[in-house]
Amino acid sequence: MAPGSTRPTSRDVAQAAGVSQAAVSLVLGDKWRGRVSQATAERVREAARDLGYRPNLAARNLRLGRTRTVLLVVPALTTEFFAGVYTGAARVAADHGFGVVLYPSPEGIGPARDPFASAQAALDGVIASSMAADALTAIRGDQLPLVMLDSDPKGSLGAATVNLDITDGVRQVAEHLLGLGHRHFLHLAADVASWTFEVRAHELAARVGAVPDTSVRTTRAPISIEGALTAAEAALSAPGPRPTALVCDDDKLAAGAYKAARRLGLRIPDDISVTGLDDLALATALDPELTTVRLDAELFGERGMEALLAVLEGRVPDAGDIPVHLVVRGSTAPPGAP
Amino acid sequence: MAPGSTRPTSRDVAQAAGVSQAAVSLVLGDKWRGRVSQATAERVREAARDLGYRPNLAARNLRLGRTRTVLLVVPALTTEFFAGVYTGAARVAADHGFGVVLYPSPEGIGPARDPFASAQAALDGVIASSMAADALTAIRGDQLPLVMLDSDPKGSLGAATVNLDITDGVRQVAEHLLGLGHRHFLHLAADVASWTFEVRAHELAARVGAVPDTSVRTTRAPISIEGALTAAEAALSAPGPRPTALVCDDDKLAAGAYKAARRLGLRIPDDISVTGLDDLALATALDPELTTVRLDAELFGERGMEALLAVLEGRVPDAGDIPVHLVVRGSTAPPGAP
DNA sequence: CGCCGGAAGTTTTACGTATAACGTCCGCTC
DNA sequence: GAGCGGACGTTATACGTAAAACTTCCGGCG
Repeated sequence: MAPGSTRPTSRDVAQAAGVSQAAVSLVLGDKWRGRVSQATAERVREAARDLGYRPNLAARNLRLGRTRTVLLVVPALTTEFFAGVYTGAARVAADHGFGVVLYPSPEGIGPARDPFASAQAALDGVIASSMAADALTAIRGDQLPLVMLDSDPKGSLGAATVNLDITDGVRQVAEHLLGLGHRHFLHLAADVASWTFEVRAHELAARVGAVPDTSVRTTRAPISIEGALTAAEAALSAPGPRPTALVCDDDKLAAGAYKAARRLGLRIPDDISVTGLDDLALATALDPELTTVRLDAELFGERGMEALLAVLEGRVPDAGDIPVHLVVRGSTAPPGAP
Repeated sequence: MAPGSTRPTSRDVAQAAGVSQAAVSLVLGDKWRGRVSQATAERVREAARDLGYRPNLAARNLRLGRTRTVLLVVPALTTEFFAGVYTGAARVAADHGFGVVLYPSPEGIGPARDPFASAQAALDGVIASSMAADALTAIRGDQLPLVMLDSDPKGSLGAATVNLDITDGVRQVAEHLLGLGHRHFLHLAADVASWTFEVRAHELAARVGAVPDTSVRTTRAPISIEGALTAAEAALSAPGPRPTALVCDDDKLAAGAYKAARRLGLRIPDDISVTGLDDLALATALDPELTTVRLDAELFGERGMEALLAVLEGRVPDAGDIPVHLVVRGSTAPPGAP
C-alpha cells in the first residue's frame, strides 16, 4: 500500500521498478516489443502488481479522447425485456473492449432531460430506445454517435435504427385469430405515445380490415396490470356485441385482461381469446398460459450494439428488421368453443 | 459549430467571449461572485450556449480527482425489485449531484470478475448487493468506499451494510400461517448461496420449530418459474403427509408453485396455502392473488445511497434495518377449508 | 500624498496517462 | 574507423479542466 492513502499512479510504479513513467505505460499498454527488454517488462509488471496499481480511467480517457463506454437508454427496468437487451448489448460490447452504462427511464429521477447528468461517465456513443423527440435532438446536438432501437426510421433525424419486426408479429397474431374464426376484436392498447405502439394499432387494423364483416374496437390503458384491468373491464362490459378476441399490446396488459375476464365471469379461451406481446415469464405464469409474440431481447441488444460499433468505425450498420415469432399457447381457441 | 468537427472546449468559449479560459471556468462553475463582472459572466454564458459547449467530463474528473459517479451492482435486472432499488438510489444521488451506473449480474457477460471492466467509468464508490466474497475483496482492495445491500454484517469485511428486515418478514409469514392453524410446511428455497436466503431458511425453521407438533421440509429450486415448477411438483408428490402450507423464498418461485399445484389438482388455498416474498406485479397477476411480503425496493435503494454518501463524507451511516410488511391476499387460508 | 483593499481579470500549474521525439550504447559492415 | 541501425530507454508534451497565485486598476481614507 502507498504511504499516503492515495492510489498509486504509473509514476509510483515506475519509481518502484526503477524505470521511467513512459516505460511503465509502454509495458502495461502492451506496446513494448523492441522498446523495453523482457526482463525490465517483467519487473514493471511485478511492481504494478505489488502496488495494486490500477490506471486512472479519467486520465486515460482524457488522453485518448475516447472512453470505450456507451450509454444504453431504456424506458424502464421493470421488465425482463430490457434486461435482455442489456445482456446482449453488454456481451457484444465486452467482445470489443467496450463497457455499457444504463440509463433507465427518467420519470421521477430528477433532471430528466439530460441523460448525461445521471450517467456522468464520458461517453463514446448512445443506444436509445423509445426516446422522445426533444431528448433525441439534445443528444444529436452533442454530436454523439447514436443508434435508435424500435423507433420510426423517418423520425430519427438520420440516426441509425434497429427494429424488431413488430409489424410482422402483429400480422401473425391477426392471421392466427382470423384463422381460428374470430371476427370481432378488442384491441387493448398501451397508452404511450411511441412509434412501436402505433405500429401495432395500425397493422392490426389493416390486417383485420382486409377481411369482410370484421370489427376492431380499441381501448387504451397505461402499461400496468391495474390499469389494464380497469380499462379492459370497462370495455368488455360496454353495450353491443361482445368481442371474441382480445389483442393486447404487451404481456402485462394481457395479465390485467385476465383479471378483468375473471371478474366478469368470462372463461379464457372458451368465452374470449387473449393474446399478448413480449413473452415474459409472466406469460407462462398465467392460467391458461398466454399466446403471445416472442421478442428476442438479447438478439435485439446485440444488434443494437453492433450497429453502434459500425457507426463508431465509420461503417454502415446492417439494415434489416429482427424477426419475431408467434408462440401459441392455451389462451386462444376458436370462438364459441364448448 | 466549431470549424473542425471536434467538440468545443472551454478555451474555445473563452476566445469567443474574449476572456481567458480561467474566467470561463469560474463563470460556468458558478464561482465568479466578486471575481468577474456581471456583464462578462453573461457574455461567457452566451458564448457557451452558442457553441453548444459541454465540459469534458474526463478532464473534470481528472482534475477534481472524483467523478460523482457511483456503481450499483445488482444480481440481475430481471425483476422489478432491483429496478426499484435503482430508482431510489438514483433519486437520492441526483439530489446530491451524483450519478449512478448499473452493473448487472456478470453471469455470461464476459470478464465477470471485474466490475470495472464493464463500467469503465471512474467511480467514487460502490453499492453492491448479494456479492460473492472474492469479488468483494477485489473491490475492497481498490480502496473504494463500499456499501453492501442485504448481506451478512459479519462477512462484509467492515463495509457498511444496509439490510431489509427479512428476518421479521419471515417471522410474519410464519406467525400468519401458524395462526391459521397450519402445522406442516414445505419450504421452497432459492438455490442460491446468499446470506439473504440463508436467513429465510433459518428464521422459518426457528419460528415453526418453536411450536409443538410441527414439521418443515425443504426443497431447493433455481429462481425461475420453470425450476420452481419442477421442484415443487416433485416435493408435493413425495410420499408421506402432504404439507398444507408452501412457503416460497420469493414471488417467482411462488408462481412456479402455482403451476405445480394446478398440475397435481391441488386447489389454492383450499388444499394448500402458498406465500411468496417480494410483492412483484406478478403477485397480483396470479389467481388467487398471492399472500406475500412487501419489500420497499425504492426505500432500500435510497437508504443504500444515503449510506454511501455518509461513507464518502466520513460520517457513520445510519444503522437499522428497513421494515417489511406482510400483505395477506387470497392464497392463504386455514388448512382443510371446504 | 501614500497606501490599502476590493473588483476584475489573467497566468500558471497540476491532475495521470499515452506517445512522439529524442538520446545512448553497442555490434557490424564496408 | 566512420557510420549505421537496432535495442533499450528517457524526456517532453498534450489532452481539458479547476483553482491557486499573481497582476492591474481604481476609489477612498488617514
